[in-house]
Amino acid sequence: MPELPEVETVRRGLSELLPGRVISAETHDNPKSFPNAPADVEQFMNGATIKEIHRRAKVLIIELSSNYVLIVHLKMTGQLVFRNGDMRFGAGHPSYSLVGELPDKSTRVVITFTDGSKLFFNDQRKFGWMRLMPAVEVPNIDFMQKVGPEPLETSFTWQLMKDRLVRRKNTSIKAALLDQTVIAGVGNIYADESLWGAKIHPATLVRNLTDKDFQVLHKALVDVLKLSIEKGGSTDRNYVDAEGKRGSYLTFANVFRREGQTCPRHPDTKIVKLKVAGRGTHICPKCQVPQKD
DNA sequence: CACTTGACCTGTCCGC
DNA sequence: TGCGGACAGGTCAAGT
Repeated sequence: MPELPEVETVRRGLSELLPGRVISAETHDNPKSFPNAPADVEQFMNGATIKEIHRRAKVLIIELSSNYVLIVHLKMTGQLVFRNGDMRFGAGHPSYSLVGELPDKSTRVVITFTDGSKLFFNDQRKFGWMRLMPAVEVPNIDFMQKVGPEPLETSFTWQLMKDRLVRRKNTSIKAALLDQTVIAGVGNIYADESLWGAKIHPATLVRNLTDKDFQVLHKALVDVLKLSIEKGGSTDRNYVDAEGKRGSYLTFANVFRREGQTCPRHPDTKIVKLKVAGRGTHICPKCQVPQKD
């Protein structure tokens, strides 16, 4: 579920909460969620102080004073939630999607700090993971070697975006946007929203896009990512920030999960849901007309 | 090599 | 209510 804006929101939240805290213990319910050996946890994690929290694409990197890092990928349903003291949540409060008490049945990993506060890694579908590794090895892992540029860096110009996308010139623009080796951090929500913003049909082959299309798409993508971060990310089902709160971006979404509702640009036209690149895809049939190849 | 599809998991929603 | 099937925002491996 979480894409760049959601992961960035979590990163910012954790950056306010974790640095300076000292890890005292780690437990997990499933080796897939946390594959490291207990001996490594004991040696490089327990007793370590949390330093800075970084993000690359949809991956969080939690720096430890031991020169190891915790790398976290939330995949579809992961959450990283910090609690200090009271492990309960305000039941019924509209800004919280978590209710009850942590840990709950989706809790995969619990990291306890010496002051009694805890970081919970919850992941209903068990696709996500958290793992410990030496900081110096991070740049060498396959993912870091292959991942594309960060779309919110100032160096991410429309020309750079075009250069990256045309690496996949014979596929649909939607599939190319979702490819993390092309551009970092874009997922289904922001692919659909940016294509609507740029008035490009998601099945359009990359090779048929014009420079004008790339320019408009670049602006639409950057704008939608920035807006979502400003709104604390989206929230549909599982995503919550570091304090367990929902984001509000989907309130501002133009097409995503809005099938049957009217297009903001065409009050007489309804948003349609189709399948492109194997994914649920939302378009306005009037704004986004299929291109002939 | 470029590209597409199915698998990984659990939970929810929808139609019967 | 209950049951089967489709589907869910991400990524790999395996297939064409």
